[in-house]
Amino acid sequence: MKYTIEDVAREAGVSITTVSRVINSNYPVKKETRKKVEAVIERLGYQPNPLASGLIRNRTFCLGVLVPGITNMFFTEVVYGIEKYSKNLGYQVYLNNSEGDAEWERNNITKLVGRLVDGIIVMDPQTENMRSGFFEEVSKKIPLICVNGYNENMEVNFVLSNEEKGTRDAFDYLFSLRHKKIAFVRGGNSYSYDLKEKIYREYMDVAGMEPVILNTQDGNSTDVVENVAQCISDLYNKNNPVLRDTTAFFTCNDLMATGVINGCRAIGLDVPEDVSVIGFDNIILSQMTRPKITTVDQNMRMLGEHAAQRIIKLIEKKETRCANQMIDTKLILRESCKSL
Amino acid sequence: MKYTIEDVAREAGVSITTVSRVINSNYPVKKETRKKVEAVIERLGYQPNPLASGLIRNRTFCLGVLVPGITNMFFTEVVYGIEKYSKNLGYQVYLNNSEGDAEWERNNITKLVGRLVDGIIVMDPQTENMRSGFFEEVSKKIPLICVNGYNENMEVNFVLSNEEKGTRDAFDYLFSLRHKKIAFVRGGNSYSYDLKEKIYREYMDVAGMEPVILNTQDGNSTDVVENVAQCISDLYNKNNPVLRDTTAFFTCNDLMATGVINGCRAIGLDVPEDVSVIGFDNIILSQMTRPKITTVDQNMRMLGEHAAQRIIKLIEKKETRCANQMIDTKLILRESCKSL
DNA sequence: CTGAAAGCGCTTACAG
DNA sequence: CTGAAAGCGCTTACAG
Repeated sequence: MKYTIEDVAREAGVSITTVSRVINSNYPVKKETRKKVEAVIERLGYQPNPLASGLIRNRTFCLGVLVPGITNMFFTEVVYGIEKYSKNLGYQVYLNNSEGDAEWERNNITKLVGRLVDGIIVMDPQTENMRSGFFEEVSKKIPLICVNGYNENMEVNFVLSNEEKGTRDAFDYLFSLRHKKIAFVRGGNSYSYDLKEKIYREYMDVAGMEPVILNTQDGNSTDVVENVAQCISDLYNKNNPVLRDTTAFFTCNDLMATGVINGCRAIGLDVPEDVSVIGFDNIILSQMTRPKITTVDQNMRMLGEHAAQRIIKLIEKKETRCANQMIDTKLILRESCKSL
Repeated sequence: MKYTIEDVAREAGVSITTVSRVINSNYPVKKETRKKVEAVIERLGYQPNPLASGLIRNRTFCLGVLVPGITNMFFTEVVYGIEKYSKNLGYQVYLNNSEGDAEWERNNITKLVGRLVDGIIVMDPQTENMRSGFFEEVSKKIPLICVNGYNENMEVNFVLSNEEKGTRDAFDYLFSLRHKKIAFVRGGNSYSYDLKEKIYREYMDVAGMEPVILNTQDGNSTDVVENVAQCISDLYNKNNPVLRDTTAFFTCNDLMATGVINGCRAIGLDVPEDVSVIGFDNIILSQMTRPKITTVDQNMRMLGEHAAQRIIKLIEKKETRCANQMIDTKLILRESCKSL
């Protein structure tokens, strides 16, 4: 910027110390003096240099946000919540995309720390980095929050949506529609896939059914839609006996649900007439497919807002206690499931 | 961060000047000295404080990016391209969301300038701010690029996709399918809507048809899907004579196309059997609807990459010449259009 | 309530 | 090839 604090001080006939006090209102300043200084600031359009103040205060009013895939609507919605909340409190966000790669995730975070952001929010942290203690290491230097990737042994702050309850709601619903032969569709390494699978196995166990699990590796990119569709139609075409009995699919996210619907369509199966599909997340896409997808709403924006609120608390109150926060999920009934 | 340049200098037994030279390799340093210093940097895990160097150099290696709606897949894809390109060159991005509000857009940009980002990319700039000369003002202080919002009288850098050609391709295609009674669906204030409407009117003129224009204000949010659907079914239900003749819709983006499809479906019209729909953008959604949407690909990622490349050139070469850059569009044939 | 001075962690002429 | 010193624009004890 053009003007410095010195210009303002000169114009106002005071010391730079006083100007600083007017700007930050952290010390008493006589009313008239304040007025005078404020007038000059206004007239000059002076903006304090954040680098200079940041250098001294060790404060940048910046938040680092990491997502594993920016084109995925799920994360976009969460980021929306984060941005909305933090903007009002004067924070700006650095958005970084790890593309679901553990090394990139580490690199990005290290850079963010180097840039002296005030805090970091990591969405869907890579399991590898959780296990290695990387996040705990970072947490010692700087406030950090993991969103949707819980590990109870970690000394890290978590903000989570209640995926367990959401998953149970989904299975209870499928069972209430008399479905028992349910296939499970998941992606690669992630806490939330593992959690859902655990619950699925539990339900299958109780029902005395054999689990049928499809694992598509790349779960966070929109490519997954195509992959799952392909996989489904391949399996049916091969006359896979297990799948042929399947009356319903539980998918770990709505992208996968869309894939299942497309795959079924490709081989002439109608959803929900021939087979039911239930998704997870409630991204905007789930309302636009045909049929519209019955799914579990993760309340992404609220998830983002909570994460932002939390990290700012950590930053400002120096609240260092590690704790978890849980956001409720909600079953959304639409068109992709039907009673047997 | 823990260590400073002084720690490194002490450990290595050299001056901080030398350490600085090793880090920036902008002056000759004896090989052995360099090795020694590098070893210490490595051992300490030293990272230079970017605030301190930024303060002196007036350089932050940060890019500000403004979008009118982060949940819109179109912008997400462009941001992906920007991020991908700029990350490799050592720049990080500040993402800001103006929510399509002109005042927010100005506020955000002012803040970004105050934060001393090295350059700013504004996507779909608000017409109001283009007219008022705001962008030209900012351009004098800092490199700035407007993506998809051209105004030939402005002394500003533009990166654009060739929406004109894309629009003509779409209409040519519809005409080749014998459609003439085409309705046009657009959003509020935006250069690209205006451009497309102009071309639409031209085609209608040549064909001797009366233009039929639906204007849904909020064109950049996913809400537009619902709004357009509602609008369509309302119009048909009111037996609007003009719309009843319509055999095809040209929509300014894929969200609107989805809205038209949903609206038609609600009133029992089949796409493409009863009516054809052509979209614009080729967002991921257009492949997931049923029918899949025939649309004009804007090559969003490339758009983003070009914008990033351009802004970095402006920053690094101090290339101040104002110029426009055009990205090709491409007609994507899918399922939502049918010959009469 | 106000100011002079030290200092945040770096870079860059200047001198050798 | 290397170092001492000034300075980037601010904040914060310290002194009054």
